[in-house]
Amino acid sequence: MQYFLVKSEPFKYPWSQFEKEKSTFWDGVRNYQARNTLMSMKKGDLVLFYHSNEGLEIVGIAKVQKEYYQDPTTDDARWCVVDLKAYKKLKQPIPLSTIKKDQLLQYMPLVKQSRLSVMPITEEQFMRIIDLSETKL
DNA sequence: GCCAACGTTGGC
DNA sequence: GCCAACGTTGGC
Repeated sequence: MQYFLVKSEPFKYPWSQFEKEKSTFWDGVRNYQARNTLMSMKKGDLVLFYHSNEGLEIVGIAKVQKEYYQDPTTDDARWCVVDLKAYKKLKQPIPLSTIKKDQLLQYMPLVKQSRLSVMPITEEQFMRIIDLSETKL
């Protein structure tokens, strides 16, 4: 089992819409590092859903439903998407300010690599967030 | 609006 | 292959 974090601007695609649609293909990744991370996702892996720009907090958990395939929004063979399905909303969202203060979480790429929209995180980091959010998996 | 932290482009 | 200049994201 691997763990990841993806960012979305609520303006474009908020968690509430994701929950309503139940699942979505995660498109728009145009960065090699993020693309490579997408390609390493396996079915069943858990993915944290972060709201950037507005909200600035981790709001929910998604599950990888389908592994990577050609991005249907472009003919460019370099880019791909994965299917994510909404798994669980966090009982308490985890704000960036908390992440920055936390001994474990401050080392997530989220904090320093602002341009990265898809990133791997460790099991310890994932579990810490679940813990802090008082959510049951 | 500013700045940090990248990624990208292109000249050499 | 190096590096300067520029572009982008996103927090503040």
